[in-house]
Amino acid sequence: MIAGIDFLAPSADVARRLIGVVLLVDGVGGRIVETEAYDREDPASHSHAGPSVRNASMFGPPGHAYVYRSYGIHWCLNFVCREAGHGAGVLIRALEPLEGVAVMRSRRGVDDERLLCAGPGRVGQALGITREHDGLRLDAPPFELIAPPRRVPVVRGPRIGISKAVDVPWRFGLRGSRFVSRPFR
DNA sequence: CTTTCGATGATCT
DNA sequence: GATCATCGAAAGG
Repeated sequence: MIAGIDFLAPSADVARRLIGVVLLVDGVGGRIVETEAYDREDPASHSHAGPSVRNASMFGPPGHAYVYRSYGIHWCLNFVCREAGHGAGVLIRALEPLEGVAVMRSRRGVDDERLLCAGPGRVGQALGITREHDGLRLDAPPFELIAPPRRVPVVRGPRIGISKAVDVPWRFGLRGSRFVSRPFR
């Protein structure tokens, strides 16, 4: 259990429960307001075709990070779920900035707080995520996860930016948050 | 508000 | 050679 979440659970359960959790990397970050679940049996998942060099962390132990390079430009952060070897994870898609806002502004080169962490590539840039973070455990520095004090209202819908399994409703968000990458319907 | 397109590099066929 | 769990700028309504 990390921040009250059992990472052995199916990725959709973990994705839903991560909404409202505060994520910090070296003390910088905010509240998770948008996630997406991926699984081995899921054609849209990096793990679908089995283990490879890139997705090795996804087949590692749960409660660790899986970091990949997106479109040759961005670093995207995932949390590994299920038992080691299964190949499931949750993509962190957006945060509500809380800690180290000035640092995130400077890393992003953007003023608008709303655009600091609204999207997986932006989250990676704002938190300073790189290949170095791939495979690291989430319950030790530089990572810190803090459970929300109360239950939080969650909305769900289809995932973004994929071409397979486009109707699977495995995108989760904090209801009413203005910090999501795109509105929920 | 919407759509389109280029950047950029690892991965896979 | 094609595809990509993206972003930002540009152009059009």
